[in-house]
Amino acid sequence: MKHHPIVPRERILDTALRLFHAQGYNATGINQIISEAGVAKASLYLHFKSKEELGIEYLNARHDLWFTQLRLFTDAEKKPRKKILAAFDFLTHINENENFRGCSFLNLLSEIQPDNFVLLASIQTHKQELRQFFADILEDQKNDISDIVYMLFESAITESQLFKSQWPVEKAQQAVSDLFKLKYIK
Amino acid sequence: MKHHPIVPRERILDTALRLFHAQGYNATGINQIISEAGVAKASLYLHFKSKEELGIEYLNARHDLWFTQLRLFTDAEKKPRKKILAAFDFLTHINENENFRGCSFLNLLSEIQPDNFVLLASIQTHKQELRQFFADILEDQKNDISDIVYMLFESAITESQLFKSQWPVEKAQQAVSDLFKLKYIK
DNA sequence: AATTAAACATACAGATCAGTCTATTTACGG
DNA sequence: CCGTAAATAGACTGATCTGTATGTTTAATT
Repeated sequence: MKHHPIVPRERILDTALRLFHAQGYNATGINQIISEAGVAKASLYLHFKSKEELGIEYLNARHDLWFTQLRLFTDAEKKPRKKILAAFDFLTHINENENFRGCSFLNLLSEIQPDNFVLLASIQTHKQELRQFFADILEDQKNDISDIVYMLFESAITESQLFKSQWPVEKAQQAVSDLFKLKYIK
Repeated sequence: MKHHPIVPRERILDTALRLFHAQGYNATGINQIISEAGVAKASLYLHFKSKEELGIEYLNARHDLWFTQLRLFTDAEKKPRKKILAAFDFLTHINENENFRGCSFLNLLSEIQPDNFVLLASIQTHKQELRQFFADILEDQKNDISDIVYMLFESAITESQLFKSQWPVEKAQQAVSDLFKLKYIK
């Protein structure tokens, strides 16, 4: 268990990333994290002052990872229409890779208490950025179809998680495609 | 604390309904439920064999309550178009009444483990019924716009919970309204 | 080689969790 | 009025939780 390739802090964060997403935040204990990360408990509290701080760092890391992967799909396209449709292909991809576990942020939203403004703000910021991502691609000024795209996109994630199936992604993607035809979006 | 108006079993279920929805399933302990229900612990385990069984009954009760309230809005309308739009008014209503706590079923979905097929099935059945509810109103045979409505409806609930705002309901309702105009749905 | 800090193992505290058990009291139907 | 079942209070088990404290070992730098 000695001579790990990466430093303890990253091992903790990587493990937390995996476990929080796979099992949920409350269902994942500190002891399981340090055990699977191969790290002492004191080391965890050396790098993170509490479980909640680890939760915040988890969201930050997940945010970066998620958007990086998303852009791998969308940057490959030039036309706005194709960029958006590629975003839905990305959903199909993570559903396969992560066994329909849905959105880390929305999952955590369901677990936090109404008075936890810190984590709520972090979740809201992530989703606001996604909203803006669609708005930027579609250069939304007059029409507000980017929020429709956003909402269908969000629904595709959640409903895939619920039904453990890709059909919501396909339906949403098709609906967006139809909408673009209608609005003459290239 | 004696001479309660309703029997212990209902007091437990009512309290669980309120607390599970407000705080989440895992965050709500048995002790809090019996305390607020004014019931002995042995009484709880007399009527429910475990917390999970209480969880199942919670979903059942919530299902009935939710659809009953929904139909209060939709049954008041005759035209399919107006029925659907009234369903979104219902969302605005529960957002106000329940402080943007979102959907009980999707919230629980985020908390359960992937191997919990019992609770997953219960959640899926509820949502399948909602899907069918829209399909029946729109008499979906050829076109499949009812699933688009369903997905926008779902998104409206979740995004309202996330942003603690009614804007997602309004946007989704407007989008559905536009879609109906386009497809000549009365 | 000595210093320093990071990482280690592990025990412990204090709280809370679901669930069981014992024993007593209440309420109701025959 | 008596017997039965429901409901009560509350102690208790054993597990788990987050977080702290103690002391040792490792590793890198000067």
